[in-house]
Amino acid sequence: MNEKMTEAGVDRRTQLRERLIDAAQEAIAAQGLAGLKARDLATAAGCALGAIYTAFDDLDELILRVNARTLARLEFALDRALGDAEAEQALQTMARTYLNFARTEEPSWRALFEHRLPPGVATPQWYVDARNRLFNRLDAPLTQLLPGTGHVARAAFARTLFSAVHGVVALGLEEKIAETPPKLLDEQLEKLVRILADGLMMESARLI
Amino acid sequence: MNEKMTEAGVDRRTQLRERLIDAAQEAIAAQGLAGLKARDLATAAGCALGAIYTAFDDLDELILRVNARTLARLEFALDRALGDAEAEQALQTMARTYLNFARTEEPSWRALFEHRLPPGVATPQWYVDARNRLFNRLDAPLTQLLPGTGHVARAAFARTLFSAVHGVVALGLEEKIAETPPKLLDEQLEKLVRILADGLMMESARLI
DNA sequence: GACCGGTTTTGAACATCGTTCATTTTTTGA
DNA sequence: TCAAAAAATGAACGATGTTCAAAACCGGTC
Repeated sequence: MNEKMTEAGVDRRTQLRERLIDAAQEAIAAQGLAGLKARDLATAAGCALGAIYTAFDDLDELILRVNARTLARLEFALDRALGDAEAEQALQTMARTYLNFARTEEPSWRALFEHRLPPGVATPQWYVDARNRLFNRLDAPLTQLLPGTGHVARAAFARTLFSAVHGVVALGLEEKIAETPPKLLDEQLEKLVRILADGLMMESARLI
Repeated sequence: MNEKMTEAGVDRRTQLRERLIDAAQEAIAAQGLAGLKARDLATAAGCALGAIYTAFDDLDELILRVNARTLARLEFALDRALGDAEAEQALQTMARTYLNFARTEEPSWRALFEHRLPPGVATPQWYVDARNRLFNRLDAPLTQLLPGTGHVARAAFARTLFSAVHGVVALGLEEKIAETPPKLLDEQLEKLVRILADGLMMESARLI
């Protein structure tokens, strides 16, 4: 990517970046990561093929940009659904909202986890931060369910809880020949969270 | 793929298939799905580029064959580690073995979940069966922990449990900039399974 | 053992992909 | 107004998976 730039050029470049991210977002939302083609992108954004590489290093960077937007939408959905419920209810709502988001935006959501950077290339910090913000959403309910534990331990387990729910959603939506019926998946996810909440209560009872 | 074949041809074809699967397995084990290249494969198996397509429809079919072998190794690892422990211990051992397998064979294991067939193409039945055999491993311990429940409900929840553990392992091994430290991942997985086992006990206590 | 029909194998050719870079076009500033 | 700097362009490059006309091979027959 070029470094120097005149003043007017900054605006034009920013606009081009915007249009490219928009077009990429549309492509990924419709057909997933595999549907993102450089030439289609240039056509959709109304620029030349080579112009993509004046705005971004490569398609990987563009994908990360789209993924960051998807994460932002997911955060928004979680916050809106949450209100200020009780601890287990909050966990149930978040799990349910996560499943819902994955269902309604499946290709975009899947792109969050399918995409791999080339080996040796580090994920940019701004993307890591955006990802971590997700786990923080779990901190409040966990504080209720595990009053004694410190901040670090809680953060670690928040990630674990998220991963467990993600695993159920990810494999549940995988449509190998016989997809899990939607209703069954709903029930299973609720059951998992209920059992986790129960187990967490026992865990904290043990400490007293 | 061709249909008819003389008697001697069957053998030669089978041998070619074997050599190709071996070569593909090696490539995937070393460099993951992205490291599987048709031309390298032909060289490694000592055949012409086109010969690959006389043995398999396309690379997708070949990948499924390799994945089936990986599943078989995973099953073997689980069975060997299991012995006949108590219910929670059995779950702990299986989770631990799964994490271990993912660690020692990460590219092959990752290929199991990364690979996607082209849209509209159904997964062959033999592969679906191989996958489902995995979940059955959880049936025995679950029977101990949830004595009252029927076979279908147990099978469904076995899949859910597996998915939860898989989620923790998969995201835990993802090495975005700061990978989860191995020891922390060990602890978190054990904690998750302990909490699940506790929660399951409460679940079954409620039914009495 | 020379010939022929059918099988099987071959790898050059094709279509498509991300990426580059010499060239052209546009913008800038004196 | 015009030369120098910046930006945009798209043909060309090097990979990729897949195909298919041609070559090589095989088994039976005279």
